[in-house]
Amino acid sequence: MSLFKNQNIKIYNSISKNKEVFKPINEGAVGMYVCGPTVYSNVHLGNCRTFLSFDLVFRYLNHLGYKVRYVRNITDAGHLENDADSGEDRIAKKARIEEIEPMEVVQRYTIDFHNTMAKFNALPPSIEPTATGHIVEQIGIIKEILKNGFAYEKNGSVYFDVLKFNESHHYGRLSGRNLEDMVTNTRELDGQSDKKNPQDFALWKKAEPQHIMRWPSPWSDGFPGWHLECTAMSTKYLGEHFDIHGGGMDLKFPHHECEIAQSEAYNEQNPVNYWMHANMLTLNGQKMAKSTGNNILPNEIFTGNNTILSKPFNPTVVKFFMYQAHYRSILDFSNDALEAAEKGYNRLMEAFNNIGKLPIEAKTSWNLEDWKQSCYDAMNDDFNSPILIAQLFEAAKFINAVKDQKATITEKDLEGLKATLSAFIFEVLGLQDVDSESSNTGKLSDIVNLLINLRNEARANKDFATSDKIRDELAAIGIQLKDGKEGTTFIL
RNA sequence: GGCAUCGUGGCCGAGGGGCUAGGCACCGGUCUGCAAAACCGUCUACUCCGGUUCGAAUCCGGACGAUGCCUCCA
Repeated sequence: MSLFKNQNIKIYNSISKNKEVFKPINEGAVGMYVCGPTVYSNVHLGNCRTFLSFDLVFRYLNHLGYKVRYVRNITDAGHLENDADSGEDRIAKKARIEEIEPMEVVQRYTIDFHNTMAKFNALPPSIEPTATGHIVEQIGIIKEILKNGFAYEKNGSVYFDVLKFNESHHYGRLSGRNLEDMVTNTRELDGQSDKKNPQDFALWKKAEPQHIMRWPSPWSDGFPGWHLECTAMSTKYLGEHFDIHGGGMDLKFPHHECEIAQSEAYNEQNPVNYWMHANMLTLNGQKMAKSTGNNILPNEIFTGNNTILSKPFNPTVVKFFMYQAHYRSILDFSNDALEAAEKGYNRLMEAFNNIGKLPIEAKTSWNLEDWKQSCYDAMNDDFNSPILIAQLFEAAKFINAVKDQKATITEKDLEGLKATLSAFIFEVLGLQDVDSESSNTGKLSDIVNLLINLRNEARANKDFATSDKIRDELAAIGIQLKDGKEGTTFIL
């Protein structure tokens, strides 16, 4: 029997602002769409947080036995830099700067994005469609919206008529905005726009002569509006009405609001049951954003090549750090917080690796079933990874107690404990055991072990001058010796 | 200016009317030739001012502050 039959998930639905019991449209199956990156530069850490948040959702749903179709797009069509008609396509701009073809930019940064997510051990989505691969579908939707009277054409561009739409529908439902307020608060643009109202948004834009990325359409040679691609691709792969739509908090308005409007204007369907928004990662208290330069690249963290951190950090440690905060909370990135996370992570992994060394007894002095359910409870409560991690530390404490013979466990429970821990640490959180992979291999390891043996001989002879010299000089190179009951180990 | 979200101990972060997570640091202890590492223990906090309540960090109102969105952004 699938686990999901016993575990009831609650999801915070951005549109109702409440936690709601999750009930998929089709029992046992989940359709999830997440807005992916615009591939015009290296993916930054803030982007990664959002995708890691939804990776957790994907992994947990999978763990529970749901059949999940997870669609995450790549925005490669390029969109205007500002709202004025003369704005330049960002991908084209980047291409001009780097003197390469626009699709070369797209290719380069798509690869970077995939590499980075792989380092974080994020699962690839089930389908990863591109905007440029769905121009036909987007044109099809525009035609329908025009036919339904919620869009108008002007000078080869097509705009969504927000005021008209709002007469019969509710524009602003998701973001809690009121169209009348928006109209009164909007400052006038320079009057260059073809739009009837500043709130209207483009479904299709006629391309200026210098614009490289362009496709033919009934209205002009041009390119689709940004909001449209998600409507087209989510509809194509998940249907007109699907379960979960996710994205960064910054996409709530206008992007997701416009998606809802487009879907309703297209087919009178509320497209999404559960809207999920992952909160921002801040750096120095400010949102990380490519456009402002306030960002740090994942690779700069992994290599240590940056001005913010004192040392390199492994991707899995960065991920663990992120999961110690709830996805709906703003999280501030700092050296101190990362170092604290790294130590905690090491403690957890060490406890996990000690499971095999535990003594077996006739009784278990701990309620394993309650603990296990508390892990599920944490995740069921809107994917509360910080509480899950707290529960994992409870298990670590218990493991250490058994090791010190202050608690006991049976063979059967030991297996159960290991299976549950393994499921949550590796399967659900998607963490990796980096320590056991890296340090104990190769010639370096042999050399260090040789020195360890020499030191231990010196210690046995009470030649502490020599033994301390070996220890201290290794430490100066960056190799730390750890004396334990079962001998001496080292970490780099 | 409008719309949101948030303000928790030295730091990071959960929780969300009485049962008061977790991690890191500090301090104390076990271990050690001494250390380090590891493990154990300790540390009781919710911006301010009113209100509701037997009881508020938690609910309501206000003030102050922070952040996000209102233009492309995860």
